[in-house]
Amino acid sequence: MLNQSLFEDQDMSSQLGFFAFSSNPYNLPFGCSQPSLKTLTAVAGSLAADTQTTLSESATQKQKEDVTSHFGEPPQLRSLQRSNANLWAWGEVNDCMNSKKNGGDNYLGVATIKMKKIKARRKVREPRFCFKTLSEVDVLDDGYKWRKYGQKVVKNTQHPRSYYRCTQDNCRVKKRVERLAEDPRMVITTYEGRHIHSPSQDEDDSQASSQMNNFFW
DNA sequence: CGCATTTGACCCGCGC
DNA sequence: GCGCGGGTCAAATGCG
Repeated sequence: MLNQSLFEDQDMSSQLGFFAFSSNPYNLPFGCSQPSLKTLTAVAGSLAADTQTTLSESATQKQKEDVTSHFGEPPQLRSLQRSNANLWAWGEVNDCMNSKKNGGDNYLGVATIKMKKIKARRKVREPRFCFKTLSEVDVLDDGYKWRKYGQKVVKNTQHPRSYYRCTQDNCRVKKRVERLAEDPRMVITTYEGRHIHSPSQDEDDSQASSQMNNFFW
């Protein structure tokens, strides 16, 4: 059932695993009891870098060469971890949090504060896991409660990408949900960050679900 | 009425 | 420097 997985280990500051459940009849990478936990554990033992990006026709030759060099043949999955987006650095966060404008930055208007918050937020890289699942529904029940905060049409795809945030206070875990351009039956779910709490207790969590959640977070 | 979702605007990083 | 594309915000809207 687990027939594809792609990893790239370029930046230990962030982690991303890419799992493909292309024939998973149970849909749920977290909640289902059927996927082989051993297999998942083995796969997830690897570390990968940064953002998962769909390699579209518009991808640069360099990107395609990178993929080819890393995975031998051009991957059917056509997804990769783009390392050049890994410029997020704690140093930049510090720069944002401190005043980097010498003189004249004593005044912090609302807009300025907001800007700094946004920039600081964007600079922080959280561990990421990416799942590919065969599912008719976009949002997979992983035991946590999510609030949608955005939707975006991604270039070269006919399906919009949805952005969700964990509804738990102080939990900054986010996830992106999109459908594979090449196969709309496939749902790609990317989790970013780690939950600081247990899954919602009012969900019907199976034992496997708990195991999976403990394993990932 | 409160909470979740939608959606257009905005910001930032990156490539050219 | 500029334009593009991805990610986020927040007001408007929907829904129970």
